[in-house]
Amino acid sequence: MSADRGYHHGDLRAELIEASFALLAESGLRGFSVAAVARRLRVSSAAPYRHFPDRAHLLAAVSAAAARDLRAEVEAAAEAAGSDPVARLAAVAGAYVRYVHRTGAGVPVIFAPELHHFPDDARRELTRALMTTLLELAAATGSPSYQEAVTLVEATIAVAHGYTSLFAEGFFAHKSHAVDDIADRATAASRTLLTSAGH
Amino acid sequence: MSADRGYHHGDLRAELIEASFALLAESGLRGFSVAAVARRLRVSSAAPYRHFPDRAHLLAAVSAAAARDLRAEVEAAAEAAGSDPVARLAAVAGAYVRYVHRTGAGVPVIFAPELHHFPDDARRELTRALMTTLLELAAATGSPSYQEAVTLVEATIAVAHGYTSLFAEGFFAHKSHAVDDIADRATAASRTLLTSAGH
DNA sequence: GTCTATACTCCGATAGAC
DNA sequence: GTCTATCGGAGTATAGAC
Repeated sequence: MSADRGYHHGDLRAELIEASFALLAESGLRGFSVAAVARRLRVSSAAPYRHFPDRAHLLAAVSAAAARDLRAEVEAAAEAAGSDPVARLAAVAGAYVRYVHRTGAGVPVIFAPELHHFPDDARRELTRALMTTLLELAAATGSPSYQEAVTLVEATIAVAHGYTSLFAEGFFAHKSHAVDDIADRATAASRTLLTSAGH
Repeated sequence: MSADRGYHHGDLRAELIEASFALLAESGLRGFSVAAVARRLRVSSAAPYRHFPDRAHLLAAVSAAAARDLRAEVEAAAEAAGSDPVARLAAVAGAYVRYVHRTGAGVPVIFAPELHHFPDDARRELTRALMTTLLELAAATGSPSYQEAVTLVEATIAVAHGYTSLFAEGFFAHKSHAVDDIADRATAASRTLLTSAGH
């Protein structure tokens, strides 16, 4: 990159997305605002609107990046879990807990209702790819039907999201648990559910 | 009660708490505001401040009422589940899903971090009673230690909260599931986890 | 492409009339 | 005990200078 041109950034658009993740990780969706993201980057509150027409478009870009990155981490966790299909799907729960703790971008961001009817083909494709990856991991456990694979994915994400959400809420605070403890508990719970499902 | 005195209410304080639940059920903590509660009751935005000094005190009153009511519903669900200790604790998950769907007041409200250092003895006592009830149901499954009972309660609430939260988020929208379906799935998942815990 | 300045809305909270 | 009116703060978004 070339030298400084006053206060200007090299790629404010990318930095806005990055700073959005940092803000979400610290304050959750509740604390997210375009103004706060701008403040964090030391740019004016108007600057983001040169790159995103409104708040929803910025959130959509964050959602797309999160779907892409979470899918990559889920696949890596499944690889690291070995060849047992149940262990591979259960590893998704641990990956979810760690990813959301680090980035603040879980289901409520990636599949935010306010983005459901949002015409963004790139994002749609990335969220679809994430779901496809999850469904393939579920199908590999021996689910006889598509509907059953969906149910297994929902159970896995529900457990992971439950632990993540309570952790972020401070519900486990007394013993000052670390993320990795929570991720392991989510993984173990998920494995138990999947094992008893008969696969 | 006597006849109308202009626009006045018989018991605005109680109605504010009731309306807060309705608002939380519809819009979540995200959409909760003192102004919105006042609007819902057709009173001025200043009226609530005659009964609660600030927003936190209103939320604390909601938290206390929710802890009291959820505890009652949890106990009723455990009774209805019969005498098997695992079934009784698993029934907590279903009761949680139904209660939070109806009232919007789950862990994020009852144990809201912003109320953690709040000097309200009545509320403290009610949240403590709720936790005691849950721990007793967990201990009855044969947990040898207090710490293990805590872990079982956390697992049960995590599963219930995960399903509830994803349901509220619209994650299950495709098949337009009913609350009772989700409550049953949370109960079944909880029972599986508790069964495999060896009790 | 970023700035300053501004308009609008919503919320929390207070003052003072009735 | 509720009202009207108002202030201050934060957020979304736009206009216009540079």
